[in-house]
Amino acid sequence: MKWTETLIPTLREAPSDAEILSHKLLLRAGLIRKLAGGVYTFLPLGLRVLRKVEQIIREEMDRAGAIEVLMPALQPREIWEQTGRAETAKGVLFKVRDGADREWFLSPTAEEVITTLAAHEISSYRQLPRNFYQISTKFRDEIRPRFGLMRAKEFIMKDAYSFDVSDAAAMASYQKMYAAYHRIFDRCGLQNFPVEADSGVIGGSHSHEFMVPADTGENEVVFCEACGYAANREKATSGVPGTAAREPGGAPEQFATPGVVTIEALSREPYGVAAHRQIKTLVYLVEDSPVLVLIRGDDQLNETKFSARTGGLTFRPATPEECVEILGARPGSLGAVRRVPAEVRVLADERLRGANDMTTGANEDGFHLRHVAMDRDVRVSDWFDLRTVAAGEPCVKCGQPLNIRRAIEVGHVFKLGTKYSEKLGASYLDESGARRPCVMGCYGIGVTRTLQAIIEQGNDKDGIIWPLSVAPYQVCLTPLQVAAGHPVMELAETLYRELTARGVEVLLDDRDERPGVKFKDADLVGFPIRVAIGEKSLARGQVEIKPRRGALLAVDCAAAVSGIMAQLQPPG
RNA sequence: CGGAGCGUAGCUCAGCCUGGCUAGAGCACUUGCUUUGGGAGCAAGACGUCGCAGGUUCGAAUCCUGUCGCUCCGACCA
Repeated sequence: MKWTETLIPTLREAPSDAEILSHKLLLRAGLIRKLAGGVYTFLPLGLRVLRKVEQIIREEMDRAGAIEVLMPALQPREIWEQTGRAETAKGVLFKVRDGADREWFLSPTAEEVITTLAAHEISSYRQLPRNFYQISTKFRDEIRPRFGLMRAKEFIMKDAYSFDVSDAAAMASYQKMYAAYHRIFDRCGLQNFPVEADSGVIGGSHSHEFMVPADTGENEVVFCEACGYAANREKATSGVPGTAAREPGGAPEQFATPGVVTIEALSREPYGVAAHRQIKTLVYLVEDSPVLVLIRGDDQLNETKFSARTGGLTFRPATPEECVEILGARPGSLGAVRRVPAEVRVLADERLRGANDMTTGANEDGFHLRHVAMDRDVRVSDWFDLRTVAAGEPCVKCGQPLNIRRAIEVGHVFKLGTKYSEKLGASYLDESGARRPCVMGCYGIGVTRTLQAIIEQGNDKDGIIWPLSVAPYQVCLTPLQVAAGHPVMELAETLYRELTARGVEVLLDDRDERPGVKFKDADLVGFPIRVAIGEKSLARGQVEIKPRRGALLAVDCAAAVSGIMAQLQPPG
């Protein structure tokens, strides 16, 4: 391809609405353009990279035995009603109506569609296992799209769905996808690692996210360098010690704490109650029912864990007025020792188990209670792990200190069980003729997000640095004279023909621009190899091969093609 | 949806506070000349409903109200 015959609108400056580096580079290198918030056009170069990432995914999915299909983006409302997700997923669903006023959803994912297909087409254990995948445009009405392709309203996702005869067989399918994901991200040149993850609204028992470390990532990952434990912070646990028991201090005793409404204030003189000897009492409304959450004063509630445990579709912290209504006091003086209505559920964090001589609110503004023993004085409905792990806590597996870092989630694998197959009738007859629900798994890769993650991880001050495997073109030929018939241009055209004939993807920068402009643009776009052909080097009978990441190499014209081909070999 | 900020040329921005002549700069674009190994120079030119709609005023890019869009923080995130 010749530069002047395609569209590569590079920008010297980044548009002001781009915040993070990879988003700026996507725009500056002419890969994408924004149509509206969270909605982008892929320009020729961006599309080429996208196709390469897709192809890697396709090859690895095929290798793992998955079969490609293409499902509709337009999905009838009814199947979503059947699984109950018309309600639970309504926050992200784009809804459209046809001329007959029938409601349709634009596909944010396709469990309902594929399970409906399986219900029709799979009837025997002989047809299992099966794993169907597609690469297609997905729509999610993200509340706040951001960071370019990272979180968009319309994006490209690879989604796969496995159907198995049993839990054990489903686990094997899961492992296959897990391994395939590793290969996919490795081939994309990404540092990546799987972490234990929360299953969220989609449900299921077991899930891992594939993370790419990046400071701009939206996820926090807890990991242990010693043993390899890694989990999303929403899910992570640690080996923090429980709360030490003390000599019983007698019955709960109320004392005045005027104006004290924070853990921190109570820890100061004249009270001097250490944060870890306090019980923090939070009031939430889960689908309008009040729930108390007890957590140690020095811990933070993990709302994802809380939500997973309550199983409610919606929850929110109670307002101060609602706290008064429920417990008779305002936040800052709340506790679970007295005046707790019998119908209110009380969840306590495991770390409080057996704790005594604790201090907590008295449910009377301006008063606290001391000498509180969890076992004796608090009616706990359920004990759960509800706290948020902090850096430096001992690893739950090996005891070494945990670290926390930010990362981009590029893939997510779930073991789904029979949640969808039961609701949509995807079942099979086993050897004994008994009807059983298929055991499912689902597996997603954010293709467009992966593309941006590659940029986020591969760049320097001059621009993008593409791995060979996904570069829009492997080689950029940069003749410094472009007049037809000029020896420089003639050599460039010869190299272009010879490299193309060898299957190399070459972009010929035939723009009549000054050398500096061409070099800057080649660096910005990030071609793995740039070949400069100018009068000066040609006078010595040479061309210059410049790997994007590496030193310039002058080679004889006759050896140019073989020199370039050598650079294209994978290292090692 | 809560909080904050921003909408002026294709892009980056100035002008706004304190209303006033023909609305500006750099880059990009067109033409010509010069230049030609890391974002050239000179000259000429084209490009604007100052987001939109109301209002105040003799007069609004500037002040007020509403509205739409964009960005950031939060909530959300299969």
